[in-house]
Amino acid sequence: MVNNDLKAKAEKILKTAGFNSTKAQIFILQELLKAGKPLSREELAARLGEKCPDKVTVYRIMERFCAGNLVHKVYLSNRAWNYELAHHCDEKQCHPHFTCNNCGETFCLTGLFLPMVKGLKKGFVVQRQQVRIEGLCPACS
Amino acid sequence: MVNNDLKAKAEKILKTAGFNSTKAQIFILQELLKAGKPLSREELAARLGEKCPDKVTVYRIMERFCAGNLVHKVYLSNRAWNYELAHHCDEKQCHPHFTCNNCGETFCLTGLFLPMVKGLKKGFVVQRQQVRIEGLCPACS
DNA sequence: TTAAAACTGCAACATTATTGCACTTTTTGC
DNA sequence: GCAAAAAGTGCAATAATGTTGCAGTTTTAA
Repeated sequence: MVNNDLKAKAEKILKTAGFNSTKAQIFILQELLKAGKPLSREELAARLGEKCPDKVTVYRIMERFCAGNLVHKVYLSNRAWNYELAHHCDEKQCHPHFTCNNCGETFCLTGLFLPMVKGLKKGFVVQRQQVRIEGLCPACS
Repeated sequence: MVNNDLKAKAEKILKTAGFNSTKAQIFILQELLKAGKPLSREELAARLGEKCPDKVTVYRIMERFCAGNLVHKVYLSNRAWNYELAHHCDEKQCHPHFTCNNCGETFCLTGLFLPMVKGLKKGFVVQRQQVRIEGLCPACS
């Protein structure tokens, strides 16, 4: 059964990353796996429905997941943080995100490559680079 | 006198871009010119002191300036929109912004070049690309 | 199996931004 | 210049998102 696979996968990821297998953490991780793109707290709640933990818990779990480098936090355009699994990112850079200016939908440009910025003045240490693209998606263009 | 130059410059910019020369708009534009980097509403207020218009007015002015492409809005990391003059930006891309993870200071990497992303799937129309970099600034590294 | 550690939910609160509306300033057409 | 129209502004109230403190629950580990 697909759902059990997903749950097993989530539990395994949690264990590997050193997190406890609590119900809330499993639900959230499963949903992030399903989504495959950044979700805001609110989108997550809509998807999880009844099963969604309290918003405080969601924020705290995301905070832990971010600290453990399991999840990345991106700001897109809806005045909210969006959270996504970090498994498709390399150490210093995620894939670019494309947000449609018309419908608001966000797409992960996982295949696309953008070089790290070069030529910073002495003393600047780059820890993370984020690329955000706005425009029109296929459905709206 | 330098201040008068600045004021004249601000008024000229406003006129060219088709905005009225109201006190509030002139103050804000002058301050953005002086700053030369993105400012949040709060930073702006701190710099303008007494002269700062009501926050609602600030937000509305910024909205108009953005619509008129005089100003760009960027989200950095302090949970607030930051506003900066668009005069150093080309049509589809601003310079990258560097935010220090230690002291929170933001630097405009105006000299640095990053190519536009290439290879998007058919139907995607790019309107704007934004690069955000996190790391440690010279003072903190 | 049970004590310690980790996690969760609720209520209250903080921060940033927006809306409605009355009033003021600026512009425009004479 | 001057009056009417247009544009801009401030205040109060409200919305949206995220955070803190704390008591109670679940999970882990010995």
